[in-house]
Amino acid sequence: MQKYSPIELEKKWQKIWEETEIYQTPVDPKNPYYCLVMFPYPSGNLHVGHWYNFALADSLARYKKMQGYDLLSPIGFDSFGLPAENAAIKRGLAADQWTADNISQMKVQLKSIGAIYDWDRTLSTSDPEYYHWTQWLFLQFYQSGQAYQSEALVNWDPVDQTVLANEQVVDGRGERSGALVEKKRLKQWFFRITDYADELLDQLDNLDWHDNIKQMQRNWIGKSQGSQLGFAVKGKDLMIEVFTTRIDTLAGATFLVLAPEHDLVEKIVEDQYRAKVKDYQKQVASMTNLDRIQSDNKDGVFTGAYAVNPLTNQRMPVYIAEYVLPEYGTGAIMAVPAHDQRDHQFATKHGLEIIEVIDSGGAGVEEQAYEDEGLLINSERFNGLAKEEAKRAITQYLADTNRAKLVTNYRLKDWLISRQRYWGCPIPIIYCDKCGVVPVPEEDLPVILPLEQEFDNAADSPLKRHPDYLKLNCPACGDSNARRETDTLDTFVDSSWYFLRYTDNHNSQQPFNQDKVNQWMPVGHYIGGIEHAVMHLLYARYFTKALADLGLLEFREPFKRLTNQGTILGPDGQKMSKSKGNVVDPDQYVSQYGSDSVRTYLMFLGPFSQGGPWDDSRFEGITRFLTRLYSLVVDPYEPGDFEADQEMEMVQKLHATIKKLGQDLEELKFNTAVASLMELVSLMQDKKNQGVISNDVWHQSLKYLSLILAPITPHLAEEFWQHLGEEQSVHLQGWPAYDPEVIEQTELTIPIQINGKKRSEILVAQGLDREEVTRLVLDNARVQQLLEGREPDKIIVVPDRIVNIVLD
RNA sequence: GGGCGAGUGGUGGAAUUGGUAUACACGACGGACUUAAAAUCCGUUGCCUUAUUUUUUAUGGCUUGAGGGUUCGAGUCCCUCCUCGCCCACCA
Repeated sequence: MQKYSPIELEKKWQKIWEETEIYQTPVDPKNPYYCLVMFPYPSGNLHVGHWYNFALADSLARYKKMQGYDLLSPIGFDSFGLPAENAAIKRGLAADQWTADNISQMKVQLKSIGAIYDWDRTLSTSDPEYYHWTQWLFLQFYQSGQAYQSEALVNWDPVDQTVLANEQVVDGRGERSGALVEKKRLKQWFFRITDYADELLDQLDNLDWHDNIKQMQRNWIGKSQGSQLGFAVKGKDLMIEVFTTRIDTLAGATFLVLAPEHDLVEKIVEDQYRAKVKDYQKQVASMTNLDRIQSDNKDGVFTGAYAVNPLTNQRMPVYIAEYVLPEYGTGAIMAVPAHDQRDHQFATKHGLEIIEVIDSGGAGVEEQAYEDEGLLINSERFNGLAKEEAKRAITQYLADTNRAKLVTNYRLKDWLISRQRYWGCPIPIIYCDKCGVVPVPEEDLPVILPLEQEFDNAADSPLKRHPDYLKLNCPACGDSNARRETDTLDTFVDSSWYFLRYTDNHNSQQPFNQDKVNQWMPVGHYIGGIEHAVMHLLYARYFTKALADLGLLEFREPFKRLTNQGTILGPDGQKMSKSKGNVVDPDQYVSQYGSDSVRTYLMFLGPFSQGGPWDDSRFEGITRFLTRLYSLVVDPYEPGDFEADQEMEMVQKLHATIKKLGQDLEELKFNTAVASLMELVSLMQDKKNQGVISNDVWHQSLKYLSLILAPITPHLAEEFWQHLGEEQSVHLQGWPAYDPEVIEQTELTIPIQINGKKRSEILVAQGLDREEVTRLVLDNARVQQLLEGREPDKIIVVPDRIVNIVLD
């Protein structure tokens, strides 16, 4: 009896695989398959979630390779970002060194998975070889008008004097300073993602992604069709533009509400209300976004101005209120209190008129807004129309006098890409007093991020205080007072094209060779966490489309098929977190039980997209299985009395398992793949104990077993393969073909139901037709006994499946 | 408030996509091995019922969150409701 010692065994094979370089990516793929995992941030530790993602994706990659595909399965690091900068500030470490240390530590952990990665294909976004091309792409975007500068409302931290990303605002306070975050207008860089809003929306239909993710992207893009119309302000030559999806309710619009930040407020406010308006604006500006969303109160103040309802010519007071958001639509609404609950609350609070214009069928609109369907009333010439008809008619009526038009509105905003941060990709732009905004010439790329950097903890981008970096001669006119842009790019920019770079990661002349990128892309299967459902996946799609329009790519969608794995929870069923003390360290299990065990455990946990809590007792079940498996293959087989039936049963099971495993791996149903392997192993163990299999068939069966184990437990499979006398690696073999004729059973036991309940079963030849089966069933003694002489009303026969006898 | 998804034994889950519900495992119980324990191996294990019964084996009925529907047949399809999870959200 040999003992299964996974640690030595796995180390041995990992070393051999590396030395023999069996995982090199083919240079000229004839039959390419690109299997991609979302690259990790180099935090310094590979956690269980990474394992779940990478190890199981590796099984898919291995299966694809065995199927004969030319495989690209790379890994890299999303290595720009705030944690490195914080480490630099808090612990005085150099950000690049901290990052490099973490990457080398994570490479060791990644190698312990025993994955198929081609380490020559790796990349890090903070590597100048990489960000050279991020900058180059930015310049292409700038030249084509996709990148532009504009003022924007941003999260401003008044203590640190810096802009914060939304993710850096926690409960309305700055993550580091703890100060209440304000909104402020500042000049920022943007990508024109809204140009692609419709395409990003429409092409979702053609993607093999889960509906959930598609729906999240649709919500994010937030397309809505409506009308934009102008309301004249009394006594002023001004129009207030409003976006509405319910222009049919126009006659019921009794007041207007502007966002407190709206530009026109200044111009329309009457003197006696000015002080109150200013006070209110200040109050709202100091509110956190969270407060503003969560508070349900309908506070607001009157501006003293009146507008005119273009349909009824009624006078409409103009208010400002926090419940109208500056970013959406035009930042102003027409309020229809009878048919919108928010407007209703506001009207009730401020004593404003409520006019029913959609027939509520007697429900009334005094207590609450009537938001259901109905025909128009109190709407002059439009009375009696239904919703859609009314929308068209009213828009048409107002369009004739140029006061309304049909518009499409999106929730999606242009992508704000500049960050006042140090550890990011420098934006290759120069400001010159004489020439204005000057892009860095391509031959001067990359703009290298200075590694020697003083951090003084207090303020905005430390690059502003780096004289060598900041000041330079203008490349256009030579003026010596030119300054570099000190903002860096949002790290989502780095990760929006890394999958393209993998196809040609050593190219020093271009971001990628076009032939290569078009050969490998789009990605065959992209696997990663659901937390990237919107941002990363939307940005990567946008990048692909924009680059296709620049003529750099021949495809417009990067990821044909996407799977989001579930979350592995702590043993207590809660999300793992250091503060809860429920973090499971995969290294501990790998160093004790080996990679194959951790892989198989994670596979067997449940459906891949579901995740679930870590459970030690189940883990032991897996090591038990692998130990049994090891002894099944390695302990010698001693044939006894050969029995053809038993051998046939085993061979059948073997072929059925080959078929099942292939289907399951293709669909990422790892849990049932492992279950069917367990069934096969139990059966083989049983036959081995009995010694009823001929020597040749036994040996052959073990070879098949090793082959189908290869994607799942790659180390163990390799060990078995060698044990069986093979010289070449199991990972260079083809996926075995199953024999459909072997699987097909000549005789089947099918159930006999009476009135839908199983009462008996019968053994019939495979493929027997309805009449034959019916005759056999009726002749069956047990069936006759059950029928007690009653005549069947009807007999349903589904060949090879079931018989149902229907009695009255 | 809107969207998506889920609810199956003590537990994780499976179910050929409308055709034998509970595969595979964990746990539990019983047994073998052992001076003993661990490990390992073998057996039992949805619930209720009735009969026989130290062991044993049968009999009938019920069962996929609740209720209704379609169907010869529903975990699966349709309707209503309940609960949970995730995402979005004063979105005009």
